[in-house]
Amino acid sequence: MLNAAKALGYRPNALARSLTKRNSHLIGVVLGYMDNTFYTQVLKLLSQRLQSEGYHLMLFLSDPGDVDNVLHQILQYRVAGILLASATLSSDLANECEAIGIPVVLFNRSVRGMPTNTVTSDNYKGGRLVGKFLADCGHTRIAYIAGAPDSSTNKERQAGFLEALAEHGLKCFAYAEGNYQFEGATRAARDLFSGKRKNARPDAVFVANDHMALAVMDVLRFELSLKVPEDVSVIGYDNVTQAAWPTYDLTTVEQRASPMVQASVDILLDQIKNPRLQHNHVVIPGDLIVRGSTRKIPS
Amino acid sequence: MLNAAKALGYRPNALARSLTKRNSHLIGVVLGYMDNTFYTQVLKLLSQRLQSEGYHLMLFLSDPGDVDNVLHQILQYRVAGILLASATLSSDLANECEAIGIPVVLFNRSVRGMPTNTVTSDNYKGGRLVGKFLADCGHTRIAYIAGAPDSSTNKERQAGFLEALAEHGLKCFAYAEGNYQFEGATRAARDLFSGKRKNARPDAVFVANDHMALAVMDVLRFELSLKVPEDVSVIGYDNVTQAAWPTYDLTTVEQRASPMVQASVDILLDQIKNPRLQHNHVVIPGDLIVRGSTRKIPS
DNA sequence: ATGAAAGCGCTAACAC
DNA sequence: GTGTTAGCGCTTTCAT
Repeated sequence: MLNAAKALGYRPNALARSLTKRNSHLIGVVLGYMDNTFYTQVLKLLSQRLQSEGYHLMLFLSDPGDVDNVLHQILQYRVAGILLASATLSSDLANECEAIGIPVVLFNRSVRGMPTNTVTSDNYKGGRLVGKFLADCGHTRIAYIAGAPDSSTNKERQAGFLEALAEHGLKCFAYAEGNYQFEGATRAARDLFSGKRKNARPDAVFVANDHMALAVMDVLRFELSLKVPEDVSVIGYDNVTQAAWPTYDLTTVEQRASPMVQASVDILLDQIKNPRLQHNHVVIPGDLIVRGSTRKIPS
Repeated sequence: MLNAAKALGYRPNALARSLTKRNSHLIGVVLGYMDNTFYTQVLKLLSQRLQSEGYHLMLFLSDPGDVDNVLHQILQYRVAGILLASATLSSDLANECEAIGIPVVLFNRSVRGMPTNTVTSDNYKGGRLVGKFLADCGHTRIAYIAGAPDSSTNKERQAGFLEALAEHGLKCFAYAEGNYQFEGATRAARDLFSGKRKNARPDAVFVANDHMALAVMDVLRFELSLKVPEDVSVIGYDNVTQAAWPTYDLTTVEQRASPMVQASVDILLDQIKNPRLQHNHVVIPGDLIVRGSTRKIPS
């Protein structure tokens, strides 16, 4: 019977089924950017997990300003849930999703008062770890290269970092913005380090993510002939694959994609099955991974 | 009127529309692997282009053996077209798509006798460029680290490479397989270079893609303390972003994602509008990009 | 022009 | 259990 159907070339129509069952088994995923390899890792895990749960992934790469527009398109497909990574939506739209009963999770971004779930790493704590570590290493001129200044990840990492410095009687020695872009970080590194004599330049720099930290190391070493970590310690955030490569050997704070994705999908599937009013806010801790890009200054 | 509808929270149902119009405006994209950043670039371009054409992207990451399974799921959503990147399907399924009238393009892979469109770079020519260049540089012990041995990209690059070598009276000095994996390439590099005295080891190596070439350079420099290019020239394929980073400064053959994606989407949209029997086979040329990882031997 | 009816391919509800 | 019917939300056709 089933074989007969198959022989006749029968293929159930998922669209029609979605229409009657009122569940498309589609998950809308919008990515703010993909240059950072952390997100390609996320995408891979997400795809695998959704696949194994019988859900399918509609992917949208979207500029920050364009998210709401993209969301409207997603909603027309009657997606069962939405995941926004490195992106946020207007509270209007969040409320709309809430009203329709479509669960949404903000991945790696959290916004106060937004009626959504959030899954993030412990950015504040991570920032603290970095500040404490650099101070403990004996650094005194510690700089910060920020990501996108308004992003929650940047704000929290920065806040934790500054606070830890303050507890050691230190202030941030220099500041620049890289906007989470490779080129932005390149410029920021030049600003902070070029043409400065030894005591006028930072002896350590915390870069808000690994993607930028790699760019910073390249500028330091190849443009400015500064040694890492002898002349300047550098430390990143995310623990992307490349951070472990010997060329970089970058000290960093891990952001564990796997449990983060796990939690996100769990929330989504759970709320698809039993609609809730409650929202979850999952925070996944991550350790400091000490590698060779930082040094301890003998006291 | 439209405003009234909007005020009432009306939202057209794309699923229902797809059902009647018999066009879901969905494109199924299956990626064989994403470790290679070339494919994240492809994905980005693909997403942008499809978005601007009013199409939407269903993404599947699939192991080579699982493609057919995944394809069946895709077909149930009545996708308007399918793009397989770094993956192939069984000819049974290709015929089935053909019969249903769903256009499919094989991206960066070509299989003889498959009733599909293909879009690739000129891998054979690229291989030739590499072989000729290395020979012209005066290298005599030239090795090859292969990608997945059965993939069309690998076979063509290798064929062109060997042929160019032959024309210069050279044979391939050593061979290993990296399977397009980072770890595979790491092992391959160890096999070919470790514990060998100068004249027993290659003085140049062509690695079948950049992703692996980066791994090879790391092993050479950090594990084996060999200098690139002084001790060995290395050359990759793809011209991914990282190849241009000063740490690597890798000589490579460019594979131009943008025109390749362009052509793929053009084909898909064209064949969605006017179903054809004819299949296209687009080959995008790419130049050799000479950087600092290769040297000319004084004669 | 505006409106009613039929149908896309499926599932759920109700019959028999 | 097997069969029939209604309806998911839309578009297209045909009537008014």
